[in-house]
Amino acid sequence: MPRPGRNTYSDQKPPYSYISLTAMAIQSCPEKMLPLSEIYKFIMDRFPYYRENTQRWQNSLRHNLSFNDCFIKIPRRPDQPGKGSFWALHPSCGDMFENGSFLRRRKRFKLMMMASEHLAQSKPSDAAHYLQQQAKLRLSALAASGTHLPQMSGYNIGVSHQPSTFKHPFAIENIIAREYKMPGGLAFSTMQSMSAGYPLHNQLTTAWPHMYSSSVMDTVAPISMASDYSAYGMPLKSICYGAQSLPAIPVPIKPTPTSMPGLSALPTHIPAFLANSPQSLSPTSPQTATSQSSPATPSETLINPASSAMQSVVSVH
DNA sequence: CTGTGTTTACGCTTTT
DNA sequence: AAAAGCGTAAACACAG
Repeated sequence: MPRPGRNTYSDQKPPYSYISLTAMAIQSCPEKMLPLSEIYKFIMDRFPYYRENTQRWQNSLRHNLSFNDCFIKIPRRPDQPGKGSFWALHPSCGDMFENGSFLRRRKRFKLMMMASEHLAQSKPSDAAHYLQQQAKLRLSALAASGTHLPQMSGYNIGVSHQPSTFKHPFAIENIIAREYKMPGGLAFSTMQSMSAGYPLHNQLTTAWPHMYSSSVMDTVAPISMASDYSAYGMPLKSICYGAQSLPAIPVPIKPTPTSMPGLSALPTHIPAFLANSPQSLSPTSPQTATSQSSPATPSETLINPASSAMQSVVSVH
């Protein structure tokens, strides 16, 4: 680990694994998903170390995306052409780094095939139909409840205790936080039904703000920033570089075993005290972070129906 | 052709 | 010591 006190660590490798870096990038974006190129960009923008030897580390990063179940692939819409898919975090992968070390995970996030997955594999068309139906149900429910997202960043729906302050452990403000502490005793409530409490719902609702009015981003993005980011005065969306293109079919491509609600509760709340910044980040000099505007472009999309419902999460070690 | 994605393999480090 | 996690290289397929 680099020692504090230095003002630049540009030539040093950041103390984060590729998984951490990738998750950081994804989590930093309001849409909670990014194409590969944007993940590259995020990392290079913040960590000068990765502005060199790009072929090497980008290959490693792609390997991690494919290899690790904590990343799910989301296809583009047909009318949003471009190379590659969007990458998102599996909503239940939050406890991978619960020991606070982003260099090495305590355990690997792994999915386990369930009965419904067998069904999905044996009858892909049925699975697809199921997912579509779930998407419609959610859309209907959300449309009925209003045009604004109830809460933006924090899996607040169905979460009993830390409504507006919880941040996904992969949120950059948590990952980069150097004095990472676990307050404890603030665990998530058991995940509830898919339509109400499952984190992915909220996460991917966040991911597809076009479902709502274009003002949604302005309304909801800073929700959790109010307390944690006010000192920096930087809205969440300012750290999202791209994602103008959004997926056509909000269904993860990766084979998605079923996740049982409550099987993998998200970790406890982690205090965030660092601002997101596109500037080069030094793990040891977070104070250098300053505001830089790079507005996201809200665009159309659908809600992810149910990668969560089709997956089973198993932490192996 | 280039970028993206998947997979296998290997060596190293860290944890159990 | 064994297992697990990680980083890297490389081969290959595919799509834009």
